[in-house]
Parts: sequence; C-alpha cells; structure tokens
Amino acid sequence: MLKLFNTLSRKKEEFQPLSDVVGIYTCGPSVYQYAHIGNFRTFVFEDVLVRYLRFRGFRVKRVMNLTDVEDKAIATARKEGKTLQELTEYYSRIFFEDMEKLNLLPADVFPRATEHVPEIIGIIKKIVDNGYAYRGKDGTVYYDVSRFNRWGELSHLKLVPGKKKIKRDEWGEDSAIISDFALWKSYEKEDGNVFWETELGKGRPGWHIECSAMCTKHLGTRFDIHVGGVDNIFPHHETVMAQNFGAFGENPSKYWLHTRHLMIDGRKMSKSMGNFYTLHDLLEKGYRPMVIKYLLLSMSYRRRLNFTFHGLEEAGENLEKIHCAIERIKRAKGVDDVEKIAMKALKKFEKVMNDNLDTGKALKIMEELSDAVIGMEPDKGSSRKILETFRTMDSILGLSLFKPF
RNA sequence: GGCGGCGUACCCAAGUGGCUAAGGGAGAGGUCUGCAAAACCUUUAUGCAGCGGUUCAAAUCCGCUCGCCGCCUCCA
Repeated sequence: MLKLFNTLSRKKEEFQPLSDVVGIYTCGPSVYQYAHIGNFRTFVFEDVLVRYLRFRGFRVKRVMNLTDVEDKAIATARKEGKTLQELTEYYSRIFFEDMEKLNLLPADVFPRATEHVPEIIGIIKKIVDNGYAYRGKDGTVYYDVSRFNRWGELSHLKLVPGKKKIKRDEWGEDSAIISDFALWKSYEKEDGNVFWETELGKGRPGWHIECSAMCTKHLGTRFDIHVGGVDNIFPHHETVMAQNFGAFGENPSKYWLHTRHLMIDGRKMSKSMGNFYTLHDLLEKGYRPMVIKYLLLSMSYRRRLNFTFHGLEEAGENLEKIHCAIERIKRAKGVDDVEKIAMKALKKFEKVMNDNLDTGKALKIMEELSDAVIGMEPDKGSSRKILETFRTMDSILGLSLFKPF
C-alpha cells in the first residue's frame, strides 16, 4: 500500500484516491527567468510520483501551471524592454526544453494564468458573494482572512491578527501577522500595459488566486494531490485553501505533498540569494542530464539534499555502473539461474517506493542489483528477468537506462 | 519569539529498541606493472553533538543543553 506524507495532518497516510482518475496539481515554474536545479528537484519528484501512480495501475491527470503574470515578471519585462508575453514565452520554451532533457513526462495540462482571467474573475466573484472578500479604496479586492477560521491549518502557524493589507507580492518586516491579501490588484503605473478590463475593474490577478482558478477549472473543486516545494506551504498553499473554502466551501486537495529544498553550502538554493545553478550551467560544465537527475533523486524528497560537485561525480559513477550492468546482462550467455535476485530487488524497490516514495533507497536497490549482476553469468531466462526488472525501475524513475550513456 | 528538520569516521551516508555500527568516496599499506593508471586485496568510529533518564538491552524512546538549517508574506 502506498503511503504519502500529508502536510495537512503531518502524518504518513495511506493513499486512497477520490475517484478512478487521480487528480494532481503542481505549482509550476514562474516563467520570468531560468528554473534552477533546486526547482527541478521538485519537478523531478513530481514526475516520479506520477509515474509510480501509473505503475500501480492508477489513471492520473496531472496539471502543472505556468505563472506568467506577477510582480517580478512584469518588472523583469520592463527592465529588459520586452513585453510580458515575449518574456514568458521565451522562458516557457526553455522550461519545456529542460523538462525534456531531464526526461520528465509532460503534464496533461499546462494552464497559463493569463489564459484564465475569466475563471479568475469568476472565482473571485464567488468569494466576494460568500462574504470572504472586500474591495479596498483603490478597487483592489482583498481576501478577508479574519472570516476564515481555518487559516493556518496547513502551515500549522499560529498567526497574530493584524490589519495589514498586501497588494503586491511583497515581503515585509511584520512577520507572524495575519494580513489580507489581494485577489484582484487594481491597476498601478508600474504595471505598464499589463492589465485586463474586467467587471472587477482595470487590473490583474493576484498571485495566489491563479492557482485556485486553474486547479478548480482543470481538476474540479476536490482532487487528490497538490504538490510543491516547502516554501509554498505558507503563504501560497494556505491562501489557495482559504480561497477555495471561500468560493466552494472545501479544501481543494486531499493530500498536500511538499518537497524539501536543495541546499548549496548548507543554504537553500534560491533565486533571491543567487546561489543556484541552472540545468544549462551544469550541462555546460559537462555533466549529463541523467546524472543530475540521479543526484536529485538520491535522497528522499522529505529530506534536504546538499548539492555538491563531488556528489554529482558520485552520481555519475553510480549511474555508469548501472549502465554497465545492463550492457553486460544484454550479452550474457551464462548458465546461472538467478531470477530470484531480480524478483527480490523489485520487491524491495516497491517497498521503499510505497513508503512515501523514497527514491534514494530505490536507487540504492538498483545499485545493489547492478553489483550483484556484474559478478554473475546468468542464463537466458534470468537475463530476461533482470532486464525486465531494470526496465520496470527505469519506467518509474525515468533515468533513460536503456539509451546510450 | 512560534512551528519544523538535522547533528553517525576526513567527506557523503545507511541504520526506525536486540547478533562484532551497512555502503561509497578520500587517505594509508599491498598485489600486479618497466613507470604510471586501472583493477583487486587490506586498513580506517570501544562509539553515533553533549548531559541525564526509561529499559535486561538505546545511535534508535523520553527530557534538557549546545550547534547548524528551513518556514513564519519573493521563492520549488
């Protein structure tokens, strides 16, 4: 039985789907700059989640949004003298290329925030009608956090009531204060030509409402799994829950999964600190995409992973070993009946994957199988079985083991 | 200050109450070799941040202390 750690309960829970199609929503990239490999740690994990669910026989619908309108994107476009669309199109294209390089399956839907303004308006109106939002003096529509008594349930934060209003995607000094956040931001000069004329007035969507609108449109008001990095727990996912409660009276997702950060020099790899590598950076240094992916998978997603070049080298060696083992087995003409080893390995593999998708241990099991196999002369039947096992594991981890290394 | 995570050898790391604490990497010694590399062999924690407690038994459970990190309105 598959168990997943649910941030909401802070417990591992048995995965029981709501219906015959498992709905998964993942917060995708903000497409105003290159995604870094810390971002990809999350996307790689999500890919394995989807692949594993399919392996277990579930039908899955995965939705991954592209945040293509927000403060930073607007500011960046302005600075670079581009339109918002030119900027986000460019980075979206790069993102899709990176996904392909890392052998990540495309989501079933890649909704863009700018293409969902009518849905966004619709959901804001519901929230207003239900009494969970109000209009500020300048026309900005704010979510009234004081009306939502389950605020803080996901992040487990005890927040202090306050009167602050947050209009832009700002970050301030007043921490631990409950603030009302913008659902619809009225037009400001620095928005330039980024605005929509709507029945809520001239303006643009708030950052948080985009996800509520898109997940609801593509997966309904209640779906199975919502995934993202831990830094999204608060405020982003907390607000998504609040918004969906305001509009539809329920928490949109049964399970909330959060990946821990990729660290560098003991610190979180982040855009704002500038201590990151993009996929492109590492490819340029000569590292192969699958080696990078191997490193990203080498630790359970619930644990922090410290990025080092030494670790990357080791990942490369381990991956090479597995490739060698597969090549050897392909040509094996021995007489040993060693089918059992393959079956045992697969069993162990499933066991660790069932335990909250521990890809780090799963990789170790693959390495052990490779080590075992390298010293053997398996017969034809065993060879076929071993190759099948590797193929199955590869279909879940997506490491392109059967392509030239 | 609140919530959470982590601390096992020089480095990474497994370990989830019970045989002498996995495995890699690096280092040291060796086999082989004209030398080197590769490969292979040997070796490296009376001890798991510290202190106290529970127990027949603790790296593992409990309490306290120290240190590092994450979140507490940019962020995967």
